[in-house]
Amino acid sequence: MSVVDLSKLAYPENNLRSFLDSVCETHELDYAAYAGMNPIAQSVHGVVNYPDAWQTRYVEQGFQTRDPVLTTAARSIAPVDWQRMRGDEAFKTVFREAHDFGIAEQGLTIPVRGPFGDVGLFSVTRNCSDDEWSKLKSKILGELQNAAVHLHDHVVHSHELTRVLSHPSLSSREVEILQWIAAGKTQQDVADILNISNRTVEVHLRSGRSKLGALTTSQAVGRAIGLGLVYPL
Amino acid sequence: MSVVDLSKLAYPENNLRSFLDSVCETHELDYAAYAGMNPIAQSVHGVVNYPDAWQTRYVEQGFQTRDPVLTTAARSIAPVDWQRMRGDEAFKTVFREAHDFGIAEQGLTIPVRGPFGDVGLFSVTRNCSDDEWSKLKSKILGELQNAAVHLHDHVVHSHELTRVLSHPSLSSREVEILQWIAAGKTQQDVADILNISNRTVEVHLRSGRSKLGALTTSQAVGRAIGLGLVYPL
DNA sequence: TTCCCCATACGGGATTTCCCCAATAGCATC
DNA sequence: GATGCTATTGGGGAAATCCCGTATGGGGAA
Repeated sequence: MSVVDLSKLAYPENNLRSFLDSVCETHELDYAAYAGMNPIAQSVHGVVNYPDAWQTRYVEQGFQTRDPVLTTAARSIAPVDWQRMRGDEAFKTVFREAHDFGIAEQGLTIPVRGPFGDVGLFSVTRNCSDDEWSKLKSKILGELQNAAVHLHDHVVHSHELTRVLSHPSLSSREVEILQWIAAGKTQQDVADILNISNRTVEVHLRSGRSKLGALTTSQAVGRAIGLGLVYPL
Repeated sequence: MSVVDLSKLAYPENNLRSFLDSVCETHELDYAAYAGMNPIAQSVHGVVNYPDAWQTRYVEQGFQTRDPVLTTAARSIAPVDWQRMRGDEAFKTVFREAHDFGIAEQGLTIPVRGPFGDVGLFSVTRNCSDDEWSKLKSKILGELQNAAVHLHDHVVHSHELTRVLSHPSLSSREVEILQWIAAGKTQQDVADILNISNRTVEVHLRSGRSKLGALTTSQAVGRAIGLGLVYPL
């Protein structure tokens, strides 16, 4: 899982770091972070406005792969308030260190998902009492949701050109046949259904595997599902 | 794709229809609608507070399968303002009819996605000028985002018990081996990796297929991904 | 003790998939 | 016309998967 620091990329009109800064300023937050995950590309894209020293420490410790905040939020529909995780040992481990860098335990992470399995995790943090946090949160949660959605949308669409260039373009026949395979049909079944030869089915599957970068048809099914090209049935 | 009307199910503590009504009342909207899609179950769950006559007409015309608002929002990360779609012929077709039932063209649809491919589409509509709509929207969008997320979360978790009861329980070995298969390894590869015989790999795959109700291993991979048991790699 | 699930393994053989090669035809674009 | 993509089809054969049955042993619950 490679980590790509988005703040290092050139975005002439927009600067994600300053977006995070403005969210913090508007809502009186300490820090904000965005992590975008693309399960197919196995990459994590991130931009944060945390202290540099904490960023370095975080990556050194490999927290991005075992931060319970990220793993929990990645499985959640609704925002995850960090308070929920105070009993978690891994959370304690991360925040024992984070404290030394001035990062508070008071925060929340908002997951946003796109149609191709991509996930954006937008986190904000503020050093304050539980009472203050509760009040602040209910006041700004809607705006944070909004910010999270648009940030993730922006990141995904900023990569759209790259995605189009790297996004496999399966022909409609290839997709159709993969869908039948995902539904449990054999190649001969699919040939019968579509009134073509099973040799033709084989050709389309091979082409589809190649475009998806899959070694086996099972892997191709998985990747196509991850890309939203076909559905599990 | 079966259509399940959630307002007809018994929810003693919560009533989704009154949730929609309260959102409309709070934000001075005319109507609200929620449509949840579960690709595994191939079902659409919906609850609306539109006039009954329009609901009947909508289903009669089969609009749920070709409403451009739904199809566009299902592909979007960010909320979709219906203004964007006024040039679309299918949109015009739907709203030519909707007008007769008092449904305005001024509205938006918010997509929310869960970790298992589920999608919730939350729509609201208000009969007003473009100016008024623009003002109202920017004022309430955050709260609507919030409402959308929690509504979808609620629906998904209301079905959680059912899901647990029907959720296949794969052994850790079965999951592990399916993950390797999803990663493109052959059975022999997996046997080498795990230092077991390929006959054992075969046994676990067969068991896994049986539990997942899959006819082929490719289908099992797909279903396991859909259930969040393994990931596309 | 019995039962169930899990993990491990095998026999024998049928079926299916996949590899690598070949080909034609239609359509769109430059 | 040349090129690229799509859809269609086939030969020959190796590799892999799958079917249906068998077995042992460990651990946990009733």
